[in-house]
Amino acid sequence: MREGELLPRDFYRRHPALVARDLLGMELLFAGPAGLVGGLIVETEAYHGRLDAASHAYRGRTERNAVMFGPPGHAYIYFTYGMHHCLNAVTGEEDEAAAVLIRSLEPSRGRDLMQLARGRGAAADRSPRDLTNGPGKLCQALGLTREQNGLDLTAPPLAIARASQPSGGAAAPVPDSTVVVTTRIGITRDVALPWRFYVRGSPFVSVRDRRAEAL
DNA sequence: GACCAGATTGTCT
DNA sequence: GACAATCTGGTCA
Repeated sequence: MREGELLPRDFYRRHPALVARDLLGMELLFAGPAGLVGGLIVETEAYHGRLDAASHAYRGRTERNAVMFGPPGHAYIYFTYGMHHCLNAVTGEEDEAAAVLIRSLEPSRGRDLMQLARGRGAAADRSPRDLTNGPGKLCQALGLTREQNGLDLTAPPLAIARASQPSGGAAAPVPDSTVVVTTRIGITRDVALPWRFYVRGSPFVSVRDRRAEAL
């Protein structure tokens, strides 16, 4: 993890929709107990704190969502549906309680470790795209739990960096023409807001929206 | 491919 | 007591 490439705190100190869009193509890295794992971010969703009925922070601060009310650039990891964890990056100004849910990754580091973490079960032949194409799946693959809740994303062991090309240089940002903007998934309030972003054509996206892609 | 039911427990009302 | 920013495995086409 080369620290010079890590995204600075000011990157996160913006509207969650802007951060969500700009996180596409960035590399999420976690130096866990088993080794370094990570992937390129290909799908995100923005949640705008107290202004957004779909946000965990809509009804104010609780023990669970406390990290959202802290400074930007930290990881908010919560447990849901009795079995899944989800990873967010806190954005905006402190106390704004905005966040970006990381929904899908394209595995880039430690594929074997992620394969192990995801387990086999009936899917002994689990394809690479099944490893991290969903918020619960990517947390399981990376080994993220509430233990990592609150970690600073601008420094190891859990961080987001500008992706580098295999040759070593910085990868080009994802152009607007390659970004699909659509509505969020799995929520029941404020469902119409166009705050989900994903990389057009990526097989690692959890759910495609053909109608939005046609626009 | 689309759709559906069931799993399972922390959190909040 | 209800619900949840989900996933899996099943059915049917």
